[in-house]
Amino acid sequence: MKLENALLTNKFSSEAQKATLNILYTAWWLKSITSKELKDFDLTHEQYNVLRILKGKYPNELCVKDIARRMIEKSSNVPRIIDRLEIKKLVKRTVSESDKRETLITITKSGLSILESSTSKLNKVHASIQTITQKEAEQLNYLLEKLRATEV
Amino acid sequence: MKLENALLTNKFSSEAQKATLNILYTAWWLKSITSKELKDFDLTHEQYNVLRILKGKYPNELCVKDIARRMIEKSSNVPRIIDRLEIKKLVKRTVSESDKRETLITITKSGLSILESSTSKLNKVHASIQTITQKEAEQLNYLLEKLRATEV
DNA sequence: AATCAATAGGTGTATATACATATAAAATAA
DNA sequence: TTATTTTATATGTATATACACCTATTGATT
Repeated sequence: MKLENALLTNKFSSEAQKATLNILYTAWWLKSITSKELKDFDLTHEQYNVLRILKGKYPNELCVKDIARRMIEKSSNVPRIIDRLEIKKLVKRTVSESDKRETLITITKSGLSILESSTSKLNKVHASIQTITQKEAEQLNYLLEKLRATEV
Repeated sequence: MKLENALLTNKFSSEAQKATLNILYTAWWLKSITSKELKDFDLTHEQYNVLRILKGKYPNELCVKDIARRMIEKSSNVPRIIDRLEIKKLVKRTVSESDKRETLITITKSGLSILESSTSKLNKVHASIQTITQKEAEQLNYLLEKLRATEV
């Protein structure tokens, strides 16, 4: 869908400004599709993100700040997200022996299992709505990274 | 910055999946820059979005659902965002005469004024971090809209 | 006209963001 | 060693998202 129709306006001050809004809208669009699927697994987008990060290092543990560094949204409140995951027994907290300030997080068997089935469902959904070629995806990645060149 | 460095991983299952994460991360990056500037005006990203929408139709009023339809994030809780703006006297609520279910929202002089100064500040910041050409912005818009072709 | 369904907006709840602050532990300086 | 600073995490608060539900009003159906 054209951005004009998604936002019911065609008042864009420039192509670059339109691109900004287009990125924000597309991010919302992607998130809403993902969240809808994750609901069946009683997971939020962010809880899923944390589980994926933990699986990436499994069977190693990760401390809270190392998870935070890998989050898509850097201002995520990781301890609180871990709270919810811990209640559902999808992760486990232990205090680090070497540095007692650190909390080490491990994904549980149950966490791995729910991550596997939810990822499989998400992959199917993403494949079914896939419209861009690999070359286009590469170009998109190039443009987004160029856009962020002035990292703050 | 490369996505690999932003997320401290290089485990992407495909260019398309990487593009998805790249869009989400770029959206967060853009929002955080904008929000930081808007803080000086005691505005959130979403409050600013509502003010812009209202200005687009000024001096006409807009009802809540027409604002909601124009929001970037469609699941925004518009009545609540208007609550905060109303407290700050940046917008005004009136009940529609023709349909008493509808609440009509108008931006106030004060709202227009704060919108003008904040927009001017944002434009400056955006110009200072601008790294892509108009042609690249067009291409980005094309790719994002192609990505969303399967609108749900 | 009376009833029922649809619509608009408001409100409630769980979770998240964004950011400030608190607390405990570790690292550094005096 | 003691005091100070830094670091890691947790917690508090305001606002937002996501979604369910409530109420008033309108429109449609009988």
